[in-house]
Amino acid sequence: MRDILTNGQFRVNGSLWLEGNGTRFFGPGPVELLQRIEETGSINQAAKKMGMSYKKAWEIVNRLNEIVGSPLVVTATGGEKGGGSSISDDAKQLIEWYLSLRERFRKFMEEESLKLTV
Amino acid sequence: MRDILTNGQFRVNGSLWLEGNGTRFFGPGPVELLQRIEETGSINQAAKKMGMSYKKAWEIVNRLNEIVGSPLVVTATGGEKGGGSSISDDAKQLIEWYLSLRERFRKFMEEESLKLTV
DNA sequence: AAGCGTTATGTACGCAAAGATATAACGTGA
DNA sequence: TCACGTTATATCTTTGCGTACATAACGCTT
Repeated sequence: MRDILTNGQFRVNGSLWLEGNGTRFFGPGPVELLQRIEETGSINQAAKKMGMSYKKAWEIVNRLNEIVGSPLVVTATGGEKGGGSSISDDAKQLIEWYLSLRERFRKFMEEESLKLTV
Repeated sequence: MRDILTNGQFRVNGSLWLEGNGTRFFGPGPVELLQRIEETGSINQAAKKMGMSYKKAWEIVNRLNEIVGSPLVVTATGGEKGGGSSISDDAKQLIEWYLSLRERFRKFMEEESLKLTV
């Protein structure tokens, strides 16, 4: 390293996610989707804000609810605004946990990147 | 968390890589490829051992050499065994560095996973 | 000269993931 | 009763990535 990567153009980056029975199901994408659902009250609008198809968004929501026992997103069809979705308290906890984890991860990567420049 | 993910079926996992001028170029795949090239003395055989096409392997090698200034893989055409490839000392250093980084990362994830079970 | 296994490179094919589109059901409000 | 926006779901199309295949050059061996 001392010779190869010490010019500041290199850095360590990475990704973290949560696995349930071996398969990845909760990472940056689902986190943002949950946040947008909370904001907009709608899977449809959340998907649009992320430039994602409704189908993809729905599949993510569906898998989240399947793998985690308790429903993270609760949906309703029909009604005042045609329906809508909101996220559960469990989902809010999960988001908080992931964000703090990501912050620790960010520091980890920052430290490792710093080692490169020494 | 305390309520949602405390049954031991969930764990934190992730991936780490090295970026040069914004683009990912060095992660688990390239590391293994370099190791296999060192073992076999051939990009071709290394690719086969990894179930990867030669073309893909060559593209990885090519990008590695491009992004890192010094050549990590030195190749030769023709000759006794038709040619072959070997990895430079810089490449060996890079592999060592990545493996130690990955070990620290593994511990990080292990600790974070442990927090889930508490 | 001919053969071998390799590097190096272009092109064509397949497949899986993602997107686009269509449709039904729902419940409130006008 | 109809319109609306949403969830829910099936089907068709597209697109991007990797593989497969083909070919040339190379240099040592026989």
